[in-house]
Amino acid sequence: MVAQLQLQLNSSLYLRDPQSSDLGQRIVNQSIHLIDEIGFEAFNFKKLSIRINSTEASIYRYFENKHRLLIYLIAWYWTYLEYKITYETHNISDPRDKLRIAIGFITHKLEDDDNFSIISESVLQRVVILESDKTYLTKNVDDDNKEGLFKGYKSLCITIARFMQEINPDFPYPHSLTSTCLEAAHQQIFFAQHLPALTDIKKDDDIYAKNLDFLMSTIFKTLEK
Amino acid sequence: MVAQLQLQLNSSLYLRDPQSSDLGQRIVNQSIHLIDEIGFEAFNFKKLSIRINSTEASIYRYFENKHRLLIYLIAWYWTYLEYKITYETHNISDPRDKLRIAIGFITHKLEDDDNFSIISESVLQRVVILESDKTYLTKNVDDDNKEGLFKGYKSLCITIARFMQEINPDFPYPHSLTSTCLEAAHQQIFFAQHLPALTDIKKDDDIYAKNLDFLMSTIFKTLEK
DNA sequence: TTCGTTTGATAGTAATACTATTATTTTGAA
DNA sequence: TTCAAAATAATAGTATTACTATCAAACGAA
Repeated sequence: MVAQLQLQLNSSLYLRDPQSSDLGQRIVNQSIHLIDEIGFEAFNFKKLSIRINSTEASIYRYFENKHRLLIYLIAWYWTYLEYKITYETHNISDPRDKLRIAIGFITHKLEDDDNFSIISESVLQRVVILESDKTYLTKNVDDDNKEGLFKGYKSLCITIARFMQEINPDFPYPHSLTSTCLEAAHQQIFFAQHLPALTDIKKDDDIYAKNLDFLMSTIFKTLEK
Repeated sequence: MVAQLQLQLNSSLYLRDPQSSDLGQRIVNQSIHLIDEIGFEAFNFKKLSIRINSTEASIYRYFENKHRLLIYLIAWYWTYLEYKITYETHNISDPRDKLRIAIGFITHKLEDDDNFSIISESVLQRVVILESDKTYLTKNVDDDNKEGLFKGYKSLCITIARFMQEINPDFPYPHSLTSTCLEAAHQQIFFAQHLPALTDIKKDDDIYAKNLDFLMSTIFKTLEK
């Protein structure tokens, strides 16, 4: 029995903490797979309940609705990424190295990590690529933001922007550049797979390596004085 | 009676051409306003039919479903933008000037243009900012793409990428940089208004001017040899 | 053993995303 | 001007969705 690291997520993200019970873990775990398979629009609690041998009503005790569940999953991902980046840059002093490590994680294809084994990171990453923007592109964004639902994303953005500020304190757009590249990191993978006219990363390439190269050069050139 | 320029859109975008009838024009026109007011998720053909004093069934004769209608509206926007950019760069020879003009249009806040008065461009631009990504972030993206529904966006991207290639033929990522910045142009406005931690553009600024400055400097620095 | 909590089973409702049918109005071509 | 075709309106209906409510069963700790 190996100790599992549990990410501490904002309690507004759920009605009951899904990490605290077997049913909750099945909800989170299987929702990732189901959304990955059929997409968020076709996904609903009825289908999920059948998949986990439970009922709609039981799922509703954990999450207000499917949109909240999606926000939870995406928040988990950003919190996980920030944990990894913070951990790996912890004892690095050169801010350029820290930024390189961060960009590496942002563009890296995830493999399943047994220390966090409740969640399949590799599948979750596919869900993030297709669905993450839908968490905030709503008329409800201001209320959701007030509740702290986007804390994970904002915190990651601020962390990386800080690396940029260390490299060039005069650069006026560290947060804008970071959010732009966080979004681009997913968009470019999606475009390479589905809308190749929108990218120079070709399907036959190692798309993750190319993406890293694109973002690395864009960021470091833009940061130059 | 002033001649109105009509944009020619891919006929896969609709069942009947909404530009060809009064009802069709009311559908397009009022759907923009309704989506702007209540958001795409809450928007439906029932509500729209009430607003235009028609019926659901009539609207279904123009568009297969609300997702297709959204794709139509967004395609109109990209086609309109490309028309403007192509027109304004037509007799310019310096590719840097052409690129500057293009970035200017991408980041410019639209005002209603009487030559295209069927559609309220200023309202449509708000819809684009909030809803455009939803057109392709679906499991159906490959089929929709095969039908040519994203031709407008791709064409605009290719046009701007060509300016970049003229400036620096060795730059390996003109399409990636263009799509990244097309997306960022809207994201940064949205973040400034709703998620300020993700941007350096502040609400009190002239957010459109700041956005222009951010993208202009990012693009030209990244293009440098 | 019992009390409280969690889950399951079942039922029900308003709204959504359509489809189908028929009636009425508009139109434009002979 | 007429008249047939096309477009629109009116109405109804269906399966699914996104919930809410109620009650019973199981389960676990004191």
